[in-house]
Order: sequence, then structure tokens, then C-alpha cells
Amino acid sequence: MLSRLNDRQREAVEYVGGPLLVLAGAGSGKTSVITTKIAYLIKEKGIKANKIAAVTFTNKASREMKERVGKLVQGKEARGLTVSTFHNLGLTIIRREHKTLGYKAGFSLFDDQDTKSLIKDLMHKDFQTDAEIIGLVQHMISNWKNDLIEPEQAMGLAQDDRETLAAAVYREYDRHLQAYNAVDFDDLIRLPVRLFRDHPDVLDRWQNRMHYMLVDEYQDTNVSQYLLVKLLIGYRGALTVVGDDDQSIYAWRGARPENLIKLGEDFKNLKIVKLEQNYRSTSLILRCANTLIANNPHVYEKTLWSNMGSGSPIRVISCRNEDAEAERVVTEILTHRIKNDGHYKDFAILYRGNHQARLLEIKLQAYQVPYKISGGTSFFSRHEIKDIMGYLRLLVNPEDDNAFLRVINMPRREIGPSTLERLGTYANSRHISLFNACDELGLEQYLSGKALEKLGRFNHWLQQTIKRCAQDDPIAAIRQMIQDIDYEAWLHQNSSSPQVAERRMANVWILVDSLRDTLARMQEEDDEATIEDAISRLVLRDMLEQQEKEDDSDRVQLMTLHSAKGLEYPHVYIIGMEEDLLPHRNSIDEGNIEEERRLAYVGITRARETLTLSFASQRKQFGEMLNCTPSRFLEELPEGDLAWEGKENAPDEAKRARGHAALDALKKRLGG
DNA sequence: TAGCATCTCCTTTTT
DNA sequence: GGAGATGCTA
Repeated sequence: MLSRLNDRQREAVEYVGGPLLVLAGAGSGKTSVITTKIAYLIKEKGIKANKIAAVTFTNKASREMKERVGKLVQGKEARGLTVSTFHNLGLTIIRREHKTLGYKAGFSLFDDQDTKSLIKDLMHKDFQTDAEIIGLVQHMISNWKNDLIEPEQAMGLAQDDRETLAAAVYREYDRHLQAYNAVDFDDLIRLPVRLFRDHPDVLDRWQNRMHYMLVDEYQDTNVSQYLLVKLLIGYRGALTVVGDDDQSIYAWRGARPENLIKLGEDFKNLKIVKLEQNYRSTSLILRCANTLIANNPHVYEKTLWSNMGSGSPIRVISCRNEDAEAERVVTEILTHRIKNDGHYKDFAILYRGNHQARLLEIKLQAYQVPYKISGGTSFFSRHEIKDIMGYLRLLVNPEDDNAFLRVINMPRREIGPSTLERLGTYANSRHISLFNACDELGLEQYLSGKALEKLGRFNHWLQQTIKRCAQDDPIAAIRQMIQDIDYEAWLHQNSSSPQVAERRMANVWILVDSLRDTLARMQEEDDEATIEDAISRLVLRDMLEQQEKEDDSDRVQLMTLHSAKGLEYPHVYIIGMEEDLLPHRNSIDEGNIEEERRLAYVGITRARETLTLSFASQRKQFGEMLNCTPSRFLEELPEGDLAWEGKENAPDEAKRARGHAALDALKKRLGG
């Protein structure tokens, strides 16, 4: 088990005497360290698997970790081992302790969009409708929650009108969530921390289940996550965290890379192990990465080295426009694969923003290259999925007014805004949910007989479905519900073609199937898991697993630089190496170039054998062509290691192009 | 009240 | 070049 590790890695695995920080450079085998350590703890130290928890940040990372642990520890020995994301762990804790926290079973989990639309509604009342301000407030609320600042404190801290407004919205938002029996993503961490602080007996119970914790990508923890870990670990200090400050790319959502330093302050007996040997990339790729990141300040100095051979030069491709760029990358993968008899899945195309996948997708289809786009919100932002999720949510949580409103007229039940307005007034005065208000006698004063009947009918029907769901097979009840509302017919009426309608309906069944699978999987670990739990789990996107699993299929991988973290591919393409894209415009404005540089660093260090960077001279935005400038990061790379293609855009030219772009921007601002 | 058409806003990254 | 909001008509 230990024989495959180098000295440093082995040291990290064998050290169990206290808290341990592993500073692991990119590709230095940190996942091996974590997975081997889990096996070591179980096999050599006699710690039961159900007392060990490994926490990651993304579903992808946790899936991979589960798989790799599964190869080292099997069957009975592995029973009860927790490998999950922070948010999943939080959700599990809340599920089990919801009563203490004052939530009812079946609480809804609001995703980003739900949150935004609720905040928007609340701000409408203050006549604030500016999308930018709404986004800002959402961000501020999220940050407060991540820093464990309560609405009253936020109010006290507010420095100006805008912050006061945001704090007021925060208070209202929180009240509404409670009234809806709902939590949001940030609450998944915040509520467990609150729970453990306020209820030592509950904390005691959970500490008993966590005899050892391992945290991956530690530099990405925020204040509340760090506190959660600290609380769970308690006096034991049985903790291994693995991190790399050069790969901190989530500061924008509250991550505190300084938690790496804080750890040493909080645990005086902290041991630090550095992993500096890279087993992934050729030395040319590594030199590129090191040279780039040397432009950033460093907390802990480390020097990555590898003995994987020098490899081929890093290619930089300049293209006329975004279209040519996509075409170039796709055709190149095509020929490269044929020449070297390789696999499609050995190629990854990475980009800054999800929207960049669209063009690639078109080209890949045109050339019939199999591909897989991971991440993105596509599936869950589909109309049909939102509709059905609305029903599911209302089904298990009738307090969820948001879901009620989404669903009430879908398909049409002839219940319009004025009826809903009055229903809302009534529900408000009685402090009950819209759904529960539907069949109250007191409503008669507010509504006509016709409207009353329609609401009553809806209420009655859903009550029946709820009963059916509780009594027998919930999945069957849900299928029945979808039949009841005749959703398929509705889709056919509202789709541009029968084919589209069918595809949408297929999506609905995919959703139902993965709900079924999620439920089954959860019940394996915990026989008390219910359909309610499975539904909130779906919101965390920890799904479509069976599809992911089949993913031995040979397909080119497309994803954002963010979601590429922790992964590796023989051949990596990073597209859109341009100013305003990477580094992103907003980050430039905010003066946060360093995080963008780390993002580029993360991208570069995903590559094992070849690395190709590309940029376009022109790119369409808002329907008009804009001139683009090659990214400053290209100039920060070691010139001798690069092979430029498309001579017209060599670095000198790049600078001139940047001048042109600046001129363009100026002209635009002057209204020319 | 529903459905269609038009207009306007936006586009960073994730759970 | 998309999605959501608003506005107009049947």
C-alpha cells in the first residue's frame, strides 16, 4: 500500500499524531495521499470506516475519490465511510437534525436561481429592479452567510445606504426562507455550525462519528467551512488537510486561502509536509506553469519539479476569430488522434466561461467528434426540469410558496395574477403558506366562487398525491402526478416541434429516473432516507451519476477552468487566451489579476504531455465584432518554450493589437 | 386570462 | 444571440 509512495507522501500518510497540513503542488499526488491514508487508517490503525470522513468541494472530486478509495478498501471494511462534498455533508447533518434547527422534514433547498428570484421579489417592494444591484445584494448576502454574520450584525456593520439596504433585504430574505421551510446553499454550512455551537449534546454525537477527517483543496474553504471542520474535529485534532495556495480560485465565493495560515495559529502542534515532486507533466509544461505563477506573491515557497522528460514545446495558436479558433482546435484533435492512434477522452478543451462551449459544440457535431460537456447549468435550467422540480418541491414541502407560484398555472388552470394576489394577501394575514390557504374557509371573503373552486381543486389533487407518495411507492406516485397534469400534452402544445417536445419529455424521465436512483443509493447508506431527502440531493447536482459512470465512453472533455481543477489529461487545449476573457474583464476591473493567473496555472497544470493555448484576434460580443488582445499571461510564459503558430500575432504584434483594442474601447466610450 | 411579440438585460467562475 | 420581462391583442 505504501510502497507506491515517495518519502514525503508516505510521511503524510503515516502521520496520525495530530493535525497535518499537506502542501501539495499540482500533480504531486495529493489524491493518492488522501485515498491511501484512508486505507491506512482503516487497515493499519484500526479506525472504523464509519468514523472517517473525507470532504471535497466538487461532486466530481468526491466521485473520483470514492472510486479510488474503493480500489484500496472494499466490502465490509469500507462500510459507512463518508466521502462527500462540504455541501452534501451539511445537507446530511441538517436532514438528521432538522427538528432541532426548527425545520420541517421535506424542507426545500433553494438553488442559485431560486435565491436570485426571491431576492428580486423582495427588492421589487423597495422599487429596486436594477439587475446589477440585485446580483450585488445576492453576493453580499452570500458573503455574510459564509462569514457567519447574521442579519442584525450586518445591519450594524453597514457603512452606507447600499449596505443598509442589502442588510435589510438579507433579514427579509432569511425570514422568507424560514417561512417557506427552505434553506439555501450557504445555509448548508451555516446551519450545521449554528447547530453545533448552540447544542453541545448534538455536537458531541457528531464528534463521535468523526474520529478522523480529511479535507481536500483546503485553500478553498471559507470561514464557515473551516469552523465546521474545527467543531467536528474538536479536541481530537485528528485532521489532515491538503491544499495549494497557488490553486486558490474560489476567493470570489468567500474562500479564504489564509485558512492555510490560520491552521498553524489554531493548532500549535500542526505538522506541515510539502509535496514538490510532480508526477503528471513534462518538464516544459511544468516550467511554463512555474514561470507564470512566479508572478504571484507566495505564502509558502515551493518548487515543483518532475522527471517526466522535457516533452514537446507549448504551442500557441493565433486565430482570426472565435469561429476559426473552435474549428482549429476540433480539427486538430481529430488529426492528432488519428495520427497517434489515441483516444478522444485523452483530450480536454478548457475555457473561462461556460458560454464558450457553444461554438465548440457546433464544430464538434459538424465533425462528428464525440464530446462531453461537464458542468454548466444546462440540465437544471431547462424549463421542463424547473417545472417538474417545482412540483416535486411542493409535493414534499407545501410551505414552499416559490414552488407553488411556479407550478400553479403550469399547465394552465386559469388561475391568474389577481386571484393569486388575493390569495397572497389572505395567506399573509394568516401567516400560512399559499398552498395551505387554498382550502381555507376564510378565503371566501376575498375570492369569487369560481376562483375558489379552481384553487380548491388544485389543493385537493395535490393532497391526494402527497398521500399516495407517503403510502406507497413514491416514484410511482410521482410518475402518476406527471400523467395527471398531462405534462406531455402540455409540452407538445408549447414546443416548436414534436421532436423538441419528445426530447423535453425524455429529460423529464431522466429526472425521475435519477431521483429513483438517488433515493436507492441514499437508502443503501441510511435506511431512513426518504423521497424528501433525495429531492434536495438532486438540487446539489450530485446526480446523473449512472451517466457519468458510463463515461468510460471515449469522448473529448469540455469544461471550465474551474471545474477542471483536480483533473488531468494527456492533451490539454486552453482556448480564449485573451485579455478581458482570461484574465476576465471583471477581474481586471476589480484588480484581481492574481486569481486569474492562478486559474491559468490550474489549466496549464492539467496537461500531462501536450499543452496548446489559443486566442482569437476578433470575437463576437453583443452581436458585434470586437478586436481582442492576446492575454498578458502569454507574455509571462518562458518565450523559448513556446512554439507560435500564426506569425502575425507574435508577442510584438500582440502589444500593438492591445493598442488597437484600447483605441477601439476609447472610440466606443466617446460614442464614435 | 392566455398567448404571442417585442424589448431589454445581460455573460465569470460553483455548490 | 439567449432568456426573461413587459406589453398588446384575442
